[in-house]
Amino acid sequence: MTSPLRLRIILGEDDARKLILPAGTPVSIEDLCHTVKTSFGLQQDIRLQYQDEDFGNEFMNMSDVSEVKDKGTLKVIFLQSPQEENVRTSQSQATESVSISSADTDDTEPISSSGSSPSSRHWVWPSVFTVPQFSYEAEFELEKANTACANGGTLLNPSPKLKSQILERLAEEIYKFKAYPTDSDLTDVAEALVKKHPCLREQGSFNGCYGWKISLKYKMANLRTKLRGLGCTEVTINSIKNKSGDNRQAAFNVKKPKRAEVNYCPQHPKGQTSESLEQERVAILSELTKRNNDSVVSAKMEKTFSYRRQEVLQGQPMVADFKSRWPALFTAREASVVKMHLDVACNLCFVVQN
DNA sequence: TAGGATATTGATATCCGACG
DNA sequence: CGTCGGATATCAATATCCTA
Repeated sequence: MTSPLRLRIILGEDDARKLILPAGTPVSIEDLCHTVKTSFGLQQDIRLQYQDEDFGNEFMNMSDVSEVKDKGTLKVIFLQSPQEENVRTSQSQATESVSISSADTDDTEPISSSGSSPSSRHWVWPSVFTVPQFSYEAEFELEKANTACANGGTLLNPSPKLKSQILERLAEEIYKFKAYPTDSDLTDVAEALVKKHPCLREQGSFNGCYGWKISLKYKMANLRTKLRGLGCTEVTINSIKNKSGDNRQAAFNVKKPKRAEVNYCPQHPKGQTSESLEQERVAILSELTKRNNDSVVSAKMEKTFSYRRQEVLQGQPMVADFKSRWPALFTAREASVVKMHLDVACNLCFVVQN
């Protein structure tokens, strides 16, 4: 009765993943959606489509769990636009759900699970890390070694080139979720790697992949260094040069997103710089004096979101200063926006308390 | 709350392949 | 042959987390 269900889940173009439901058919569609979301770390709400035999296996909206078949394929449809998703700090932190009318959608990044924009994150760390496809060359070599491994039990000692390719691709995948993965995150990845490619298992390592974890750690640290050099805000915020006065120590107060926090430290919108956004901030001050001008103010507030975030993360401003710089944030109409800046508020409270 | 384990950045060492 | 650059690895100094 409860034989496990094996499903193919299509998350996007060129991105299909395997999902195993040990308990068999889920109790409800909601239950299944929830499982899919947590398994693959999807932050957005989704619905599912199944392949209907009556219509040449076209994808149709699911209406009943009986449509889920072992070895069936389900397609994930994301419900919210990425713009709306961007604006929320996180679902777990927001105490009330806040609906935002998205202003201009000019620079909306298409949400595709395979090619996400480097400036924003839509995913939380998945409960099961999916090892990505490597280059054709690397996959070929691994497949050959996996076969040899299955037959004779011989492990592969990867060439520096292969190892580098593997680390590079894994780091890219990890970075989609986190710039600062924890030790256990990296253990997840290393374990997933040697599970998918048994030839990469390490002899003499207590869990068979300790070395991979260490290498991934180095890789991520070096990746951050590289991105820091390129001016990626999320990591430059933690560079020594950006630390003030007495805090000039590497490991002091490393800023990273809180649990499940999305869009923690976004890059500025395309074509915008700190200088141009500072001008926008000044413009907001004068726009505020006009009547019936809410939509203009809201649009400019949304546009300057990244700038405000950096101000808070970098400077820990005094609440009075911040309020005088961004009065629109404290008006009744923008009260909901304050919720979206929840950790802004937390930081400010912290400053006030001290 | 003390202290050991582990994490951070940034500088640097080591290795290796590409290139002239 | 030398040297340049990229990738991986190591180090120092320090902060923070975890456990007892």
